[in-house]
Amino acid sequence: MKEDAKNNAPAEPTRSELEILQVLWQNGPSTVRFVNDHLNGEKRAVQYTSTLKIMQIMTDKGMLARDESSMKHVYSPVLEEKSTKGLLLDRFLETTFNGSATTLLLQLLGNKKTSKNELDEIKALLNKIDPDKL
Amino acid sequence: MKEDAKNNAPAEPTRSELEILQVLWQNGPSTVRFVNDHLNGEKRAVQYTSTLKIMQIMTDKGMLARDESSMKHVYSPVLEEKSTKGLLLDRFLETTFNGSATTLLLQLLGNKKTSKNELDEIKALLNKIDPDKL
DNA sequence: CTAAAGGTACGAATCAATTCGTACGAAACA
DNA sequence: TGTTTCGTACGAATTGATTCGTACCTTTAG
Repeated sequence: MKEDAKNNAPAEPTRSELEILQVLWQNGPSTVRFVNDHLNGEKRAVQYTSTLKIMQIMTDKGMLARDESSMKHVYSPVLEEKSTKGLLLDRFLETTFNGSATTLLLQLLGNKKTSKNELDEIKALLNKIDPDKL
Repeated sequence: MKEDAKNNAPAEPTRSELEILQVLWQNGPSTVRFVNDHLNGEKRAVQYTSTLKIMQIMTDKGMLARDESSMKHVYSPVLEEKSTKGLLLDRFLETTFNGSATTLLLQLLGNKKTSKNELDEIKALLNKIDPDKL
């Protein structure tokens, strides 16, 4: 029962996997070389073969699709950015805030790390949205 | 450099650790027995010694404090619920939404799993808060 | 006093993620 | 044509979390 890639509910990407997914979402289907360079440039030092290995595993898991027609394989995410992040948010909401979006929001607003600009942005945004639905 | 419990920045609790912390935050300082019963009742089957072990490790990590004056040790969280969850939110925001609280909020609002009631609650909440600061 | 019940400590097995070396094939190029 | 560069595959070591059995001590009931 563990041999099948496209089995059940979508697996939750790990931190490393998420890093890779972000690159692919932002830049479209890419080679390992591209992803690895990007990670090294933007994030942290990592060996080429490490990135390769993780992307291969992600493919096994059904998380990435691989175009092998050329020697340089081209990888793309199977799931959309939105749905994946939605899943992650759901899980996080559940495990950390017991499913209460309100609590999360309060924490977000009270958080010093959230910049004032960000807060103002949120408030403005909410004010735009509110009238439509209330 | 790894022997010291109270070292650096607070460590991020794992899922299991978070489960335990939630029990302690909700119920105050507790014995392993209490926490374990609670987990088995509310969450999932887990052996007593497993819970014990994790709580011991958390103590080593400086995440829990232990009162050993009685035979039944009493554990309490070292960090407040608020600060811990704030940290977790920060990390999550960073790794998943590139630090953009706005993006997270949009995802939250667009999320089907977030109930209508919850949404209304949020909007009402925001409307209350907005005028004060804008 | 003795046995059962209930504690803690701790070592070991397992499991998943991660990291990276090594092997080896294809391609580019001098 | 050779050799160097770039690619994939794959095994193995490491690390951290988790799970749980076993040992052993303390308390309590009879």
